Amino acid sequence: MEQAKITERGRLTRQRIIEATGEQILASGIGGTTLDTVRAATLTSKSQLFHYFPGGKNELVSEVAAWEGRQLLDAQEPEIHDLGSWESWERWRAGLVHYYIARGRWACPIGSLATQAAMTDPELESTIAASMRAWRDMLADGVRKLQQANTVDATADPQRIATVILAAIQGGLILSQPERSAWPLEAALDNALAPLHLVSTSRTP
Amino acid sequence: MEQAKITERGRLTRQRIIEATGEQILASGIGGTTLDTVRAATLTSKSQLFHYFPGGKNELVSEVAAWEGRQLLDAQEPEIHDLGSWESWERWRAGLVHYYIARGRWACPIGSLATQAAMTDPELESTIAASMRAWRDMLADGVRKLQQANTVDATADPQRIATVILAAIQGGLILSQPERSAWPLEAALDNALAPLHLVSTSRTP
DNA sequence: TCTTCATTGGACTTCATGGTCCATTCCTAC
DNA sequence: GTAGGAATGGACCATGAAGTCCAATGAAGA
Repeated sequence: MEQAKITERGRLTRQRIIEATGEQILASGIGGTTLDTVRAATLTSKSQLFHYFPGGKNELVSEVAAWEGRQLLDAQEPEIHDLGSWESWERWRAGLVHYYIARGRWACPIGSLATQAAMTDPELESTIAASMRAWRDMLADGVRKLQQANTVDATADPQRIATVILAAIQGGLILSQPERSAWPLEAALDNALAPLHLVSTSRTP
Repeated sequence: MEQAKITERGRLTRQRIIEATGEQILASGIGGTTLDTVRAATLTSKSQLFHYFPGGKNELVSEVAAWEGRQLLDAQEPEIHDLGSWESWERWRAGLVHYYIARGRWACPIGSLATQAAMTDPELESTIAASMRAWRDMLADGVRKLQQANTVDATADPQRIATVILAAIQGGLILSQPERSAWPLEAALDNALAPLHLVSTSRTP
């Protein structure tokens, strides 16, 4: 892709637009986010939006999705790259829950986009699917480490377990929304992680 | 509420509109469903839409949500009212998965609406939350039956287990979408149901 | 048959929103 | 300091979708 000339100042403006759009999408959905509200929130003008995102709203939303995907994985560092022990998994779990709580809204930037965009925009759908796959693969790697450490049944399918964990996160968030509380998320997540510490003697009460 | 005069013919038209709208929402989301496409699909006119749903699109979508909620529970009959044995849970599970497969799309009419409408329409949100709660309560009742039959740990919280199961369904459906397969749903669901048959000697391979 | 009201048809209005265009300002390199 | 291109401002346009209105039709009872 031929990169158009862009200065540092422009890069900052562009990033500001992406982040503000991400906020609004998380709060009001794609449909509830208009270029005008983004413009207002970022103190920019219509021409800037199309200057930095020639493809219009679609391109903007795609960039948001990609950025949110990176953000989400970054928020799980460094544990996401470890997961070689049950303690690491526990730290990872705590950090992830904290991340969602800190956002204030019970919605996953990726999962919520996934349901909204699945039918609308096929390109966006594949972007999101890629993020999901990357995430799942990292979790599966962690499961494999536990298997090699012999603390988890070696015959279990790591991809399957990783998928179950992701499903628990996404579903848990959906149910956390009306409750205005993290407990459904935590309950679902803990249940999904159960197969990973069968050897543990005690469960936290 | 004062019911306006309505004939059988009108009732049928009204129902036709609700069902067609439900289809379109499931396929394209609320935003992707317009009164014009509904009108075309149902061979009706604009005035009919507002005749039967004076509140406009909002009212129509609300009615769809309520109807889909009833449909979803009906589809789980009669098992949803039993769940007094593990075999009944297995039948329930099979029926539910079959229901989603039969719909062709990997989306829960309730869950998908929940994420779309959570921020948009507070009234709709509460309608959906009510459906979710009803569903969860029925599952919790089933868990209690197993506890009374002494096949499940009596100290476990039925509401919590029910919530975990619902989360698995919702999250599993999200992950089933890109896979175009039911296996993530089934994996998540099986894992969520695991606590209900710990006494079983063998797991299905 | 005639009256009445539910039902239906469809043109028209209004408005939000994505997108275009051009002028102006701001940097930076020369 | 000045020329050129990036960055910005904001008016303007096109379109699609929600919602309104009134006239026409159909059916069922008096």
